Amino acid sequence: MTSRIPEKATVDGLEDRWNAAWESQGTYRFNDDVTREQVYSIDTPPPTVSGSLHVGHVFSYTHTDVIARFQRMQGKEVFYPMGWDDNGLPTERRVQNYYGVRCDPTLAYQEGFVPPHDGGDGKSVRAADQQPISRRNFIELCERLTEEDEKQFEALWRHLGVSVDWSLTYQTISPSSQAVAQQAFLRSLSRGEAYQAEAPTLWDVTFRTAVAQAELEDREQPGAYHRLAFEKAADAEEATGSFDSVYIETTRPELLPACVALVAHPDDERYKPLFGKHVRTPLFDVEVPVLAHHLASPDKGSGIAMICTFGDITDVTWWRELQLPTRPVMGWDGRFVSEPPQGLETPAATAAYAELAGKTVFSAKARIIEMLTEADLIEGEPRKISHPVKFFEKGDKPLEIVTTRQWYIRNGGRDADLNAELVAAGKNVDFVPDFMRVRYENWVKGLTGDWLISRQRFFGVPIPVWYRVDGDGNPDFNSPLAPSEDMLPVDPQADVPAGFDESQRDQPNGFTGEKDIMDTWATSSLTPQIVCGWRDNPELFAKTFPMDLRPQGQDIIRTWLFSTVVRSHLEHGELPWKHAAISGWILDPDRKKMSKSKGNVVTPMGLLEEHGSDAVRYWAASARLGTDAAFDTGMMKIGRRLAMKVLNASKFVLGATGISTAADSSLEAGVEAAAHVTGGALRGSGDAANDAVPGIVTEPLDRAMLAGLAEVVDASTKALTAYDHTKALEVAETYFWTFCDDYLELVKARAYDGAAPGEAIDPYADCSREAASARAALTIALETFLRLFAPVLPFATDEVWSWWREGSVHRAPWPVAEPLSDAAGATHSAGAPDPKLISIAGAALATLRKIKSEAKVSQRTEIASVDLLVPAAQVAAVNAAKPDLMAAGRVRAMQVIDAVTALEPGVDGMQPEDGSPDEIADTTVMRTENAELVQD
RNA sequence: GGGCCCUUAGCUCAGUUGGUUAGAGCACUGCGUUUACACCGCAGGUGUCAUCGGUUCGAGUCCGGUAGGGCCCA
Repeated sequence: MTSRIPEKATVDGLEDRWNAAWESQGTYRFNDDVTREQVYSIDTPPPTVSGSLHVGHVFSYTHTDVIARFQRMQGKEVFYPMGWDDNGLPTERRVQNYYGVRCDPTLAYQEGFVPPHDGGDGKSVRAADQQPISRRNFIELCERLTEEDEKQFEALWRHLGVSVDWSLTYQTISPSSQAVAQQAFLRSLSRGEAYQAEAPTLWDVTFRTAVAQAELEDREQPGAYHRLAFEKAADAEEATGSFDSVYIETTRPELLPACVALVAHPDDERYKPLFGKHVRTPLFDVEVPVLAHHLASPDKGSGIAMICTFGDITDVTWWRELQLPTRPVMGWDGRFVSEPPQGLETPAATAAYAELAGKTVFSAKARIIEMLTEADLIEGEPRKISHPVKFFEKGDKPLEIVTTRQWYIRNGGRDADLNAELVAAGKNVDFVPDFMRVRYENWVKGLTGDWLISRQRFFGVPIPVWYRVDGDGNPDFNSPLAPSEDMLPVDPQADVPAGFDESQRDQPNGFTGEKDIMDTWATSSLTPQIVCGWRDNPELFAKTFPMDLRPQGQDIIRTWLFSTVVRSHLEHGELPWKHAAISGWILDPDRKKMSKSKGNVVTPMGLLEEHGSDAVRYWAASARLGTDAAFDTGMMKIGRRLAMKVLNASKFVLGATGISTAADSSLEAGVEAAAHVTGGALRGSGDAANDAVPGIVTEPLDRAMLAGLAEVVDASTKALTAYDHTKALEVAETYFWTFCDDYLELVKARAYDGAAPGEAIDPYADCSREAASARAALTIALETFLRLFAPVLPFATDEVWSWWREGSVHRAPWPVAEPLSDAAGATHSAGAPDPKLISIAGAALATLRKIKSEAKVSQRTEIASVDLLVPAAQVAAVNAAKPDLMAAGRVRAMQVIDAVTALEPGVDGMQPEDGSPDEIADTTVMRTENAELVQD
């Protein structure tokens, strides 16, 4: 018969074994046969599968998993799904590179299409070399690749030991998610929260799509001020009495043909006489007004700026507030449109514009500088500067602004009442840590417009509307045709609105489908509705929504967190969850944020395989929520050592108590032996010391250890309840090392009860009362420690649990203090147990060890006799542990002496050799005198 | 420019409502293979709490200024 408890313990290989066991036993399966009060539901971030995983994911998902495991052990039925965010630009980009294709919606579907590349070498395929394919072919490739990516991701999460219910997995692009996103959109449409508008829109010319405010970032870019001369019109000459040109300085001279006005600050004396008068644009000879506006900065450039259609968002503000005309020049592809804007009338102007038409911003700028220089309309050399420029966070060209029809959802950006409601909603979210709320409030209060949700892309949830086409072939955007909710999901490009048939598509008096899709966030803002079954499972929804926890990174408070609050507020009038746990960043050893672009990322799977999942989890769990953490393999080594210690200490406890002897033959025998050793506690139920027969733990040291453990359980529980997993781990870990280094050593000999080395102990054989006390205490403590460590070290703890306890530790109840206090004999006739006895005995043991350490001999060396000088207040405690101390220190004879009394001459039997008094002795610290080691 | 967080031992970090002589782990040094563990054990040294000022009987902790680092928003 093979032994069930390994001869030599190892943490290697536990991941595969236990993941298989948890899967087959359904350990983390959500049981919906419960009430809302019994459920703890988690709104897990769906990672972008086409992105790469990094240690930051491992870090933050571990935080969530620790909470999930704690709540599960607290008796909650944990609703913990995982999702994949697969729609959107990142997937499209990856598909383009991976397969060497790009989407051209004008092409027809090709049956059995084989892409030109498969996987490739990971390098980008140049846009020009990408094969154009139909929208449907493109989406099929997106789906094929995300399916592959999802497998990789799932393998990693499983290896890490994330306790999600894998039967609840969802994709943001799946038909059911699309239906939820479309239904929420349609309801917002009917309530007037979703609307479309023709408006200046931030536009990424690479991806040819609109982007939202939340997706912007400022990047510092080199630029140059060019000083251009505007000739005065007659009214301006008259007003100033001067024929001198007006000079403006601009970083975007190429937008000169789009100029509609000049603007200066109302208080700027230099330009006051010009306000309301006119100037003429150089080259294009368009008469434009000079206006005043407070946003014009007197110290920027020459203090007067040109307003264009549209150079930046300030131009949009000026255009709106000063009610200016438009002169659009920028095409959706980032090139100048072929026709000059209105107002350019002279032959010279149209000829000048023809030089720019079709050019990119970059070459148009170069050309117009040449033309201005030739015409002597530019003064001096360009003045180089560095300035912030708006980019799409995923883009690599500066954003342009074009006027397009787009869909919006109200988010408080243009409505003070809604804004106030959303700020108030944020106050009711329990942010962990609390200061993260400020990020939310800053963002909400700083919104400048509604949420732009339409994207001119392909792989995403279609905006589910059609438009009537009039007799002239023009779509009527004012009254969109919506599907009924039971038709969802729909694809307006493939499906037909009620009352029409396919032959009427894009025909006069027919209909046309909306081509745009929704932004990714418009779907992922609905993850609570998706996972909780809002659309199709009202019973589940009632049991899981509002959810308990939203874990996420601080970088997406403005996007994911806020947009989820918006959707839930609009649809349900309540918060989507109670708590928001915000994880910090991972910093590399140079204190820089780890990111792919900096090339300092570490492959997570490699990390898990090298150190072990429990070890990596330990590192992650050692960092508090909201606090940045250093990437620290040293911490992983400590975690690995802790996991090893759990295995080895368990082996000792089970061996010394004799439970191993029984457990080696069968689990049932082990469980029964544990029940016997603990005097009836620890039957099969996993109920700690619940049924402990009072009185079996009799020795002061054992009682003190359990009393201390009860305090640790309280502290750990309190910390985890407050989402402070770091504190919980720390108190358990610290006490566990004391348990191993001091308590185990002190009771070792007593627990063995004279058994010979290597002898299998019979748990049922008669033993001394002192041994029985130690064995019961050891067993109860071990079982408690395993449960305390289970959330952080799920693999090592379940491994040990399986040796001698039934079921999984992850379904065992979280320990509580009371049974431990009872087992410690809180009402014992000898008085309440004193947890301090453990640290006092530990200090005494260290004092004895020090004798041998300083003598440079083995700790096994016997001490023939020694005087132990102890602070008065600790004498009783040391005496209580004296037999254990003598055994652990291998002391044959020991006198315990009050350290103060010892100062009196003669008491310790020795006079100081130099005749000086003993006043240097510190009576608050233990020390030894007259130690005699046994030679050999 | 506005906001948030951080600065404690060589490193990574604790330090609760202000209260003894500011702690832990790692690293380092020395010793040791003991019926759990060499992926080990034992023993040992380690500080201008960034800085300046204020409140207080008392400040790592509270208040203000300064410097440095990180992040978010303009």
